[in-house]
Amino acid sequence: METITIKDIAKALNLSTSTVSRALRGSYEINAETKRLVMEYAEKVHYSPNPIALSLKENKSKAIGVIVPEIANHFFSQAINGIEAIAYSRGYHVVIFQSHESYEREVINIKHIIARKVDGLLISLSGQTNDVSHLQEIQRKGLPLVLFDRVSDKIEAHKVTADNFDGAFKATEHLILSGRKRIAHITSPSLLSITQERLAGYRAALEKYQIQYDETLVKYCGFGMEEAKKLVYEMIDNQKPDAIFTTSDRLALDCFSAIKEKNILMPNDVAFIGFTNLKVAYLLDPSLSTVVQPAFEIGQAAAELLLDSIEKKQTNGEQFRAIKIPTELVIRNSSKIS
Amino acid sequence: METITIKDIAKALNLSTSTVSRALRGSYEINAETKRLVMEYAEKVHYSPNPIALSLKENKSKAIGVIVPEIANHFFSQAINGIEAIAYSRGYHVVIFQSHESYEREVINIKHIIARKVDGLLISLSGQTNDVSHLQEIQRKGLPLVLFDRVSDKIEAHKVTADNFDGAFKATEHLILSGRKRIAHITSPSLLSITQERLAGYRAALEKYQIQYDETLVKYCGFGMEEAKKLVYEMIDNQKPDAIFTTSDRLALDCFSAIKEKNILMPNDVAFIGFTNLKVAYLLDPSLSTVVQPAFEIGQAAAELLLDSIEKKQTNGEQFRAIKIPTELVIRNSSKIS
DNA sequence: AATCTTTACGCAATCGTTGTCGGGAACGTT
DNA sequence: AACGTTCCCGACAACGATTGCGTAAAGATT
Repeated sequence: METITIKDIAKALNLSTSTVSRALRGSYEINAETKRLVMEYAEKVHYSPNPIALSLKENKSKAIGVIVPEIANHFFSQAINGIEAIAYSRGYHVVIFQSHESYEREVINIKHIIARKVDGLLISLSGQTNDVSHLQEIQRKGLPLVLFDRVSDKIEAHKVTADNFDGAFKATEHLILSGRKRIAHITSPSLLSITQERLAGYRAALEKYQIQYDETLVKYCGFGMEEAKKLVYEMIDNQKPDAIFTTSDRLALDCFSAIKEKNILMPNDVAFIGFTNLKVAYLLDPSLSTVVQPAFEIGQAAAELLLDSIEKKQTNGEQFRAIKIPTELVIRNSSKIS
Repeated sequence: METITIKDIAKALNLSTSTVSRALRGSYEINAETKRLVMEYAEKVHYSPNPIALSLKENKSKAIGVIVPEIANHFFSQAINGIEAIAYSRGYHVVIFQSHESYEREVINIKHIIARKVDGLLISLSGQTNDVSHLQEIQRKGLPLVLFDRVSDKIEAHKVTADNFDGAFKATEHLILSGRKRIAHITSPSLLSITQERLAGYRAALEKYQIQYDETLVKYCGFGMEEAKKLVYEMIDNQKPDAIFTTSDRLALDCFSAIKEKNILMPNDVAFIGFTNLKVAYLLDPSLSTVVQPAFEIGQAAAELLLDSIEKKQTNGEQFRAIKIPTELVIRNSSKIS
């Protein structure tokens, strides 16, 4: 643990710590020769400043916190990648927390985040989160906050999302134009903003083509192991849809595999389209049509917004921004016109 | 930013900070009544200790650093998940860094890690890393270190890996027993430990069944975009393998898709088996045979080893452990007996 | 020669917390 | 009465770095 501090340099060079500090920062108050000496010595002994000491003094940590429901999820790991790219390029570190879709853990994470003195927070809400007072608490403390992907209407803050409405609209429209009439929508918990936005897009498309909205065709699905499968089975037996539009990587895969297990042919019996950004979608059998969300870009945009907000410090009169990143409809065999 | 400190409590209660500090930690030196007063007041004003101040004082941060090549990779995101599970349950935070398969970035990350005063480091080496002096530097500083998945022989440290030899052996044996003779092996850069171990397993299986090792059937593949595809094309045209065994999520998918593009039938023309833990393997067309690595468990084991090593502090006479987690062979259609 | 400026550096406080030392008060012991 | 204990608690220093303020020495000005 022989870390070199400014004090060691001072002692070695018979200077005071103030002088060393100023020399290292190139202060004009210090003699050029002294600066050279200090710099050289610091270089020689591999001095590197202690960020913790700085954090304590400045009350900031050059780190941002990120809370996501689950790391081991394509969308979030890619988003984190985007966040990380921006953060590191601007000299910040990223501390990652997972809520595991639990409201309680989200609240605990927030407490840790606050204690850790991060300079700002990026969060994508858990599937259970309804109350957002823990986030308001964050804001009350003056900590910059950006919500991404899963946002909430109940709080005023910067928000970055995919254009969920448009993505859902395009997917539904595509199914309708392929001649489908009974389009099921299997989606995430109703609390989530993404759920609501996508449902709205789905309904808007139905409306545009004057298809009656049938609420028995819409199912909300939690995060249980076999939940999706059960839903699909029931749905197919009872509502007899001719198309299924799902959301999220997890749901798309679970439903997709349930359909196959039931020996329903895609796209002939049922057209299928997901809302995912799985890289392997094109390799599935049949290849999976999907609305692609630019996860990496969402992460980048959110991180940029956060860092700007941290560095501007103009909390006064700051306008909250809502950035929507376009989604892309990729049509493959699972929804090809029959 | 109105964070409450121990000082505020002291002032409010007309005590000294030392007394408050001790009261909060329940020291026997403090009167029970005083303790109660302090505790209650602390509770009331939501006091929470400043970890940064503690870090400065104790020279430790209750955080561990993790360096992986890429977050947006199934294996690593699951491993991180395992790491995180252990770390948080033991009161540690996880700070994640990516090397993006670059040696230089790995070295820079290490510098940050050291500066950040993490209490320990978990690392999976980049595909370019040959020299490990940056890791030795870490050890020289007395910082606990655990390598996982991609390790190196050049350094003595705790290591946690999948049983790559056995996995490769089983996969190759399976192909041989299915009647394949010309088994190609497309693998990661030769520097990596996983590459060498898997190659050894592959060769051992060939040897067991007295199949001549043909080095033209073994190709090392970097991280370029089209690299894998080119390799597969050439391989099929020239070496005419009747089976292909690949490593890594990325390689498996790239090769798999290249084979499909070339209209080679799996498993009839070429049997295919990967070394991945893609959740979707069973949904591919054909469903993908694979050696599954327990990524989550590897992360857990590595984190446990690291935390033990941090907390025991018995750097003296500490034995370095090498943990191998078993792999599992999952046979699906891409390698079914023709 | 007396005064003012500039240059170049040191002292001490600060951030929040803990550990070392020390000491006053109350009590018991001879 | 003199001394030893025990119980509680406060002052102070320390962790590493920065910074406002003070100041000695040298040079410049009158």
